[in-house]
Amino acid sequence: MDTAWLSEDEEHAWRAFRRLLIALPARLGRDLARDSGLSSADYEVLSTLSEKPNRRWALKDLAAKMEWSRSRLSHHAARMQGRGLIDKEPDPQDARGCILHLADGGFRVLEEAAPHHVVAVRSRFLDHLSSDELAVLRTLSTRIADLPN
Amino acid sequence: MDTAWLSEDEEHAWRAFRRLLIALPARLGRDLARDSGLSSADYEVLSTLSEKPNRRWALKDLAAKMEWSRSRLSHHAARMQGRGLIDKEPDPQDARGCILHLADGGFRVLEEAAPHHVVAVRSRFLDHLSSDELAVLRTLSTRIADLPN
DNA sequence: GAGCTTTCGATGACATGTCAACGACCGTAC
DNA sequence: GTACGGTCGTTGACATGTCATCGAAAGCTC
Repeated sequence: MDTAWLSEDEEHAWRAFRRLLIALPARLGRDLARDSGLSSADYEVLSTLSEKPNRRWALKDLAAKMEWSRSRLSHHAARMQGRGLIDKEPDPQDARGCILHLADGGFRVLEEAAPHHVVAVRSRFLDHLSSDELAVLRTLSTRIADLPN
Repeated sequence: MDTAWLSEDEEHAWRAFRRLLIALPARLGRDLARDSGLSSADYEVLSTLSEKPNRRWALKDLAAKMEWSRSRLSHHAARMQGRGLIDKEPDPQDARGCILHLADGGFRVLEEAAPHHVVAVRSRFLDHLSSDELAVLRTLSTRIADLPN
């Protein structure tokens, strides 16, 4: 029913890819939780924050960068603040705004987590792709992700 | 930080693919909700149920097929039953068990939803891939999804 | 067939995500 | 400078997913 109007090839490819779409994030998330006590969402927030030299982002900019809603980031940031991973500061440029800052605790957790995560990305994904496959996957992913929403 | 120990190529490919991993399910889910009032999870349950000639699966088997926990399916099935999409029947083979049955209402909703969903999968994904890319994606997805959990 | 272990689905507590609404503040136009 | 529409982050209600636990029933061993 699902794939009634797809060719054999399309149907098989779509089914296989859909399995990957479910399985890979689930496995990486489990690894992350086991190794570092972080969720994938936590990790993404911490690592994106760490990209800026001063480890600070305005909430709205961080939300845009990660393609999260401001509401989601607001909720999540409140929880991460409670765990001492990040701080919130008022935005001197805009009194409505809010600056998120990677706290020292969060930085240490991220430093601890990153190498394990890289190992996981390798062992569950990169190590099993040829460089040709990697190149194809990159161009194809970029093309499709860049389509209008 | 995230990708400190990946090569340039690996890092770019991984970033691009991760974007796809987030964006594609989100877009298809939005399309599905808009066109049919179903979540992706709803659609997966309905379409998997419809695969059996009698439209029935034991809860545990359906959960295994979809790689969901029994708990998750139990919760979700209760909600879908409330909406008239599926029925629950006692399992004659196993008094602990539970048979999920695609109700007429659910079947109609699925029949309505499926063509729209196929169009969405094409326009947001398949139409933008060459047959070579599709073949590469299929073998690569299968290989990685088949890795041990 | 009695006792022990496992499996099944349900349940409640909790974590997480979405959505609509809100007050506060910004920027612009007048 | 004030009125107005848009943007900011927060909030609460709700939907969904996870986890540990439970009672019931099945399967296994003897």
